[in-house]
Amino acid sequence: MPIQLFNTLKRIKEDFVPIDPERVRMYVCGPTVYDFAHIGNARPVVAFDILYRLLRETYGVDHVIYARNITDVDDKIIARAAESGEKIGDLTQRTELAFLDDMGSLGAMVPDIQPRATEHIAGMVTMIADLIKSGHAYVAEDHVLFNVSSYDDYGHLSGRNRDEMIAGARVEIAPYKQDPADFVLWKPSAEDQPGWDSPWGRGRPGWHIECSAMSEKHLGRTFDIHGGGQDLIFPHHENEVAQSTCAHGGETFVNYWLHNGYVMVEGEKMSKSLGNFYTVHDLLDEFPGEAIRLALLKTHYRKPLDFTKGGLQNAKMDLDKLYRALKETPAQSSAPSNKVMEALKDDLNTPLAMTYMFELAQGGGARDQLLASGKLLGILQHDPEDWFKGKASGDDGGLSDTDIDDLIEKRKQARVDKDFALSDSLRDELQNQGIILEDGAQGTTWRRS
RNA sequence: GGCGCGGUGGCGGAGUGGCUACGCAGCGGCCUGCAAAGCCGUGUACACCGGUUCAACUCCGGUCCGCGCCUCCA
Repeated sequence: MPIQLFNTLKRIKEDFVPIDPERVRMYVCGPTVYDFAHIGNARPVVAFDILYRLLRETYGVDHVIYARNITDVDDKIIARAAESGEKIGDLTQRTELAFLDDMGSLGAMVPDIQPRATEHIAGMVTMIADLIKSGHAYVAEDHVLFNVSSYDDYGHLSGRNRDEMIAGARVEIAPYKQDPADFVLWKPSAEDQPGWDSPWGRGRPGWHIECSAMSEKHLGRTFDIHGGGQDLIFPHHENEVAQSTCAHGGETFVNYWLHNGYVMVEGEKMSKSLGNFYTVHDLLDEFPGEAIRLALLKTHYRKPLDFTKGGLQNAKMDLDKLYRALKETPAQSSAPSNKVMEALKDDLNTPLAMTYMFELAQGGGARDQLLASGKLLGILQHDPEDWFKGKASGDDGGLSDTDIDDLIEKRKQARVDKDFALSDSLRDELQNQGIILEDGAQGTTWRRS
């Protein structure tokens, strides 16, 4: 079966046919680096990580190029730095490192290219100049604005027409706009704001232009896949399409647009005012990154996801079950399960893929495919021993291994003496410390709960 | 108000016009000194109301509920 993907552009699932199978190219909107990534930021990272892995498996690891941008110039960054007094460069660098660190904990592979907006200003300026030259943009009061009415297909991606947009606008329209739907490509910077010299004075780019300039530079004028959160469809991606298409004389910008669904937390929508957003950084103190990853993958990427700590516990138990199977039957090197592959090829159906993972774990001869299939999903790559002892997630505080072994030894003697009261109290003591004992044929083993 | 997405058993969550996934929890059993883990068995759910059909959870229409976006806010 070919890979099928739901294309937002057409609102249908369709076969994925790359422009060049030797060079499959995808671009995903990355973070604005002013704060720790929350679970809503993590979802697209994990979802498109699955796609990246699937494409590499299908077309070969050297034939896929994955770019994810770092937005390091933005008004929120400016505002945050002003609040805290931290230098902008320090804030963005620190946040970017934290982001990579957190996403790494979630088992997300590092994209091939991670372009920073501030390192691509020249490309943006060139693109803006081209847009002005071709009549798709104009200068007004030190701003450069994109002229929406110059692009007939505006609104196609998000499925709206301009009348609707104007009717629904609830934001004050800047007086210098020729058309209320026009959006900013370049804006002036005050003395204390980051800015770059340009033909239109010292300023900084608008939000959307960076993705257009950076994708062009690294992936070309037309590429295969562009991904991001559903909330980016409008205006961000709509505007990207308009800019890039117009800057490229009408050439197609992207063939497949993919969008992941939104995230809720504990049954409520995530919002800063409710203070109910979980940062990945905080969650990692409580749960293994792999459990967070699985909690995200247990829901299909296009569906709404209610992220809960209960769900995380559950994901951890799922992993316990799979790791247990790996421990019992160490996997040989093998290809991923065909069923898991097929599930992923069907628009990244990770929940269905998990069903097959449990099937593989269910004894039988197919268990050796578990490890290779897990790799495709970005799970199960730790040593099972480390997983159960908490070493895979750095959660190995409290009792030391020797402490535990000593207590187990004591309990063993008690059991030989048939002093079950003592034996059970030792086990309870360990359990209170989060250590669960399992008496097997080969003696007693332990794991962290 | 406009556009879009979703509502499946106690929970999570796939899928299909007719043959009742899967995981967790629960219950019963085997095993165990007792547990834990494992194994076996067990649960006829698909928001509501109409319609189409021999047959709908699955198709169509409407209603209700939840959520996202509606331009400088990622």
